[in-house]
Amino acid sequence: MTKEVSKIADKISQVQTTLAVINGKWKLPILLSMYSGISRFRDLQRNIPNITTRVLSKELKDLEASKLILRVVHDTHPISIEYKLTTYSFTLTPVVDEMIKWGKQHSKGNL
Amino acid sequence: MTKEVSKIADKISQVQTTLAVINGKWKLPILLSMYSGISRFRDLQRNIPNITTRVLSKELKDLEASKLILRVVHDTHPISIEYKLTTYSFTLTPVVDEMIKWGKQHSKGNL
DNA sequence: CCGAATCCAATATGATACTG
DNA sequence: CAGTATCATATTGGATTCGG
Repeated sequence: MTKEVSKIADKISQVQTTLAVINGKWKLPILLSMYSGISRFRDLQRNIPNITTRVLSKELKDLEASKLILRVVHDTHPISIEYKLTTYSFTLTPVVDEMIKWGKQHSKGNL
Repeated sequence: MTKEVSKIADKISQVQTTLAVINGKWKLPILLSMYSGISRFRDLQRNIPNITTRVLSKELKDLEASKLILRVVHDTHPISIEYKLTTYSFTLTPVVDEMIKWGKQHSKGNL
């Protein structure tokens, strides 16, 4: 066998890498809203229950720093700003989908 | 079409359910260590880089409250304590596996 | 409308020491 | 070995206000 399972330490490091990117309550909900086509600040805020402007603002910056979204300024009157998903952001969909599945099962009277 | 995609609000709620269970830097690393067969406090602490006793203790309690692990007291001399995975905990492996995959790709010079 | 700025509370994480 | 206690810092989340 040349192919072997990853060492546990590697796996831990890899999940922690992922956790560091999708960290917190809000980044995945924001990405989900954006996957559904929403691209503007106020629309995101209306779409995501209980998120405040401060948190949304900070999280959008984090997502931009992680190269998952792009902030595009349109020179209209007044200026409008669009948040766009990068192609890279779509590599996260398998993770998100599994989390949706699990959340659905979990809330469905298990335990 | 009777079959339709989940509404976005449902998806958000479901990921948030999942996030609430696996939240923080440590719960998945702990589960990973336990998946690999480690079951005792000191062994977990040695196996998970940089975790402190305080954090490990708290996280184990959280995991127990979430029914992902069980705390078993063996009446030996001295008393030994074993943390066991529940069958329920294994429903999380698809999520964890996707996160490992993504973390591996992400750290591998993407962007 | 799109946020930034400010202030504050709550939680998470960390370092260290100590107990049974 | 298996934690608890204490203290400190960092990060997150929330409320409100303000400016372009």
